[in-house]
Amino acid sequence: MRVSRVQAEENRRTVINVASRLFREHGFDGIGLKDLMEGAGLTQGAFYKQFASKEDLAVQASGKAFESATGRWTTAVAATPEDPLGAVIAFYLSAGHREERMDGCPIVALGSDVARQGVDVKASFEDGIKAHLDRLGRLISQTQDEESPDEETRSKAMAVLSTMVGALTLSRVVNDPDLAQAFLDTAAEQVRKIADA
Amino acid sequence: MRVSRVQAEENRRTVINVASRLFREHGFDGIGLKDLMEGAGLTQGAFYKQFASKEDLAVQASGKAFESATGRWTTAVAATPEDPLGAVIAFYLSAGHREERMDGCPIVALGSDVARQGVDVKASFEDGIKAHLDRLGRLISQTQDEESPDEETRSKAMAVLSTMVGALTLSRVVNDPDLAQAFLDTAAEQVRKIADA
DNA sequence: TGTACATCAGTGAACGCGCGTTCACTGATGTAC
DNA sequence: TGTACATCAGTGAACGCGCGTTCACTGATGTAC
Repeated sequence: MRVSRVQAEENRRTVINVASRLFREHGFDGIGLKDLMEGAGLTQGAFYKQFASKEDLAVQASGKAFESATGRWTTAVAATPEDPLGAVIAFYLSAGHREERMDGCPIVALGSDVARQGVDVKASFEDGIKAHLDRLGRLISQTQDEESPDEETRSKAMAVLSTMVGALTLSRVVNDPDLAQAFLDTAAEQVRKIADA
Repeated sequence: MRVSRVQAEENRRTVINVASRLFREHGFDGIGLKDLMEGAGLTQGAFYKQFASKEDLAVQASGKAFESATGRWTTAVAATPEDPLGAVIAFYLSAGHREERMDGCPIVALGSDVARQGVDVKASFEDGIKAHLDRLGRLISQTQDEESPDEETRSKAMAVLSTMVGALTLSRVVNDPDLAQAFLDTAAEQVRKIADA
């Protein structure tokens, strides 16, 4: 039956939210539209009233995943204003983040998949990554202003993001918990060195 | 019809080789047993005479992918013996490696997938990663001997691997070629700094 | 060395299943007057 | 404000398809004598 426009829009947002979590948990190919829709309290048939295709949802869900990630960075930074970069390091390179694929960094959760996706999904990731680089740059240079940082700061931000993404990936693909932790600890140290250089 | 034991063993190796390439190209879930077996010149039905399951093949193919990677490192190092680490940087953090997912680093090609796999696939990856860390440690400390490196060298190797894996991943999930190249270039510079520290 | 037979790698079809997508239908919502 | 009707979000079943896995069969290989 028909549903109010407000309700329909809320349903749409719920589907995107659920998908942004289940895609990270199971991969784009690892979860079907039936389970995705049921996770949002709807039936499979309603899907194509809201989205053009599964890939369309992947695009929206990717954007939403980065948006959520930004929220978590903000929370972490707000909790430790005297050492904002340390706060980001502490939550990104933590055992907790290693375990929670569903709510964690979309680059690590879906990176290998996205490399095989089309231009639209990559555009979603590119936007999210650029936003993260800007934010990291501001943390590294310790400024609040919105103007674009200098080239050195931008390079540091790219090196920091690469190190964190690689270390979290490596910590997730090994069984040995000590090795996994060592990747996180080494990366934390490395990131501090980059920021202080 | 039956085939000689030598032929059967060669067929088995061919399937593993083909799988190690096609899994990296399409992901574990992105390629079916039919295409995998046809890629090896066999039919689907023969699969279960050689492997217990698709996951079993994933384990073998992962091991083989790391073996191939080790071969490529050896080739690169042999070609530039005066700067072995530079040789590894030049081929790992190159636009060519960014484009060739099928023959490239299995950590970047399959990392997100492996995080969701079982203990056996992760064990294959862990073995390959440990071997790469040993090799990187030897390149960083400029020694030939096989004895285990000191803790500082091991930390440097982990930082270098994290940076390279993260940078290649990031360079593959964005559309903008300049941004992709910047991740690779920044990582190359960063890796040299780590090794020289 | 030669023969009889057991073994088993490979074939090709079938199994049940879940996938992404389509569609006729429902009935509350939104609109026109 | 009240009524008649068009709209369309959601339902549930169906579509064709490819998946991983199983199986009866084939016939060259390997073994026993």
